[in-house]
Amino acid sequence: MANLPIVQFEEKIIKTVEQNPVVVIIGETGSGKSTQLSQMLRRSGYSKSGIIGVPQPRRVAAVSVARRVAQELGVRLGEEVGYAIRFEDRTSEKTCIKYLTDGVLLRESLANPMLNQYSVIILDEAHERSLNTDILLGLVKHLITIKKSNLKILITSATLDGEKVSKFFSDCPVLNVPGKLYPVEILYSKERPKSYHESALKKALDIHVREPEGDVLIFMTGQVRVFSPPPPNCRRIIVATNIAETSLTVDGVVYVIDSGYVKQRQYNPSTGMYSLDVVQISKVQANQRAGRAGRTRPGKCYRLYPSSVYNDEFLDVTVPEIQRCSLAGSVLYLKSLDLSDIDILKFDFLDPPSSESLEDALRQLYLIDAIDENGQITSIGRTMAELPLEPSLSRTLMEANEYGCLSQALTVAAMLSAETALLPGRSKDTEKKRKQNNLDLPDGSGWGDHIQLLQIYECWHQTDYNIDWCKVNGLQVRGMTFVKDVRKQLCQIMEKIAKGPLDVRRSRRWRENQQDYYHLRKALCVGYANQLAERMIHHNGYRTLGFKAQTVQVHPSSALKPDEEGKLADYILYHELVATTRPYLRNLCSVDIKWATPIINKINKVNVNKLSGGVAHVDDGKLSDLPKKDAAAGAPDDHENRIQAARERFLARKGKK
DNA sequence: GAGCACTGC
Repeated sequence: MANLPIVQFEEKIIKTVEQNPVVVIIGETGSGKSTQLSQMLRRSGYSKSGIIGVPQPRRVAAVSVARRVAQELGVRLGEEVGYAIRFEDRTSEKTCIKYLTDGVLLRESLANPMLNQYSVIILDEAHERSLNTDILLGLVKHLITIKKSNLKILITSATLDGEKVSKFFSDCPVLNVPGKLYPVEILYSKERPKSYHESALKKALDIHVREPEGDVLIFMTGQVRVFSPPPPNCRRIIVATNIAETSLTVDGVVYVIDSGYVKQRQYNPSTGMYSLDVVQISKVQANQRAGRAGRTRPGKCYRLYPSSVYNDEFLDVTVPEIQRCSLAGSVLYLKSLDLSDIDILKFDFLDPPSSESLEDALRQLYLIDAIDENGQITSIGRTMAELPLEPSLSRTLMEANEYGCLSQALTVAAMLSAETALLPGRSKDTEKKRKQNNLDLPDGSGWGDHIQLLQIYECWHQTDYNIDWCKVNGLQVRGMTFVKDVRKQLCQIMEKIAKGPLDVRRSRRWRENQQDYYHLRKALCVGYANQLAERMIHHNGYRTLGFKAQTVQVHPSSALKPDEEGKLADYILYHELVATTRPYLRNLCSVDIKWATPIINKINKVNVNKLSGGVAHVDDGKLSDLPKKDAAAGAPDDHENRIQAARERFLARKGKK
């Protein structure tokens, strides 16, 4: 502990914190900021007026750092020093230093938007720019500007642009703390390689033949088997994705080979489509990767690209997550905080998302009744915000509670929350195995994937949550256990917040309708109002309804089944639209046209300008004289309305057949 | 008939 560079700066740090509400601390890996800052502030008495909270982007970090600090202070974990992550709260009344995931802190702030229980918040690893960290940055700035509070904010980061954050927090001071990294020599390639796989392999063999001992870490974009594992007492060569940038540290790495690319998931707010693209990394990421070579002794980083690419093509910093994902959940969260006069479109983010992305979020929230036409949060929206789910699913739960099928909806929501963790990794072997055993698993009875997921969980339930059953059926035990935990948590939250009686047991109504899952599918339809699609007339392709219409295909893995004539359902809802080789709908459920029609009408009337919920815009003055209905509809085109009406009549007839 | 990086409430 005494060896940690940050300890020498204690006096300066404390003095700066005393004089300023916000302080930025830049410290490289090994500076000890994660473990030492909280202890310094405690020594200076900051824990007397509240808890010192240290949000982390990852669960493992929250747990391991808390453990370390408890050890250093010689106290039992969970007493003076504790941690809180989802499903696990190891804190007590004694706790004065609390490590937690930033998601947990956001949940806490719902109950206490002023964060009164905290005297200090140390936002750790801010350079990673996770969605939740960015929301917290905006939130604490808001708290500090609206309120003369004693809350102290520290923002710590390895390579974050200190000046930018300082500017964001009205020129707050920036302290630099040296790290404990050994020097890393950077070596560039002369030109871009034709094949990154070949080039990485060649470089690795080069190192192996010419360089002294030390393991090699190669950053690639996916799980590619480059070579078979070496015999013992040999140099280890590790091929990793960006998981090794943050979550995973491998001891003994002296050489890093950097492809310069990363696979990144991105969201397009105008189409509602996700895609997984291979993109160039940023300078920050490149340096983070290089740093992995200098943890134990001086190392070398081989970049498989020329220095001109690094200098001219790489972005300085990674595009923050807030600019790459759907914001419906985050916007609902901000709305639910009731921070006065917040116009979401003008909310002060460190890096604001596009107005297109915010408008997309507002539209989604409006279509599922979470906000009204003026952008005000509704009572439904308030309840939804309490649930740790994406808005489509929290809305579904609320609707399901009305229909008496909450138990089923809880299961579907929990299964979808864990979906990727359910099936084990893709290899030909497991694929074969699953195909053989899949016969035993339910198939959704033709209604689609949501229903199939429900049926699978119910089967597991009937085995009394038997672990072997999961294995036999090719389901990951960890994934299914996670589903069970999530379901329980959702159930508890619903019990706490839902108005009126809660239907978690199987009511009579549920039994009557279990054959066609009528109520469940209807509830899902309400929740997924923005993600409906109609089948095209002559084939089984679909056209999306909530967004700019797009032609899409059902993903081949779907459980949705065609009827006797080979046709798929006329109307479906989809959980996700992903572009891989083509645009695919993943996880779908057939819906009744009767449920879809009012939603489609609503979609056509959205006026996104009003939804932003800020102070009335100048233009709105003219509209205020008009009847409310017209104002909400904007300036509807009569011609279009008539076409729409005709279409609806046609669809209604079609639905009756 | 596809194919998926990483987190998190």
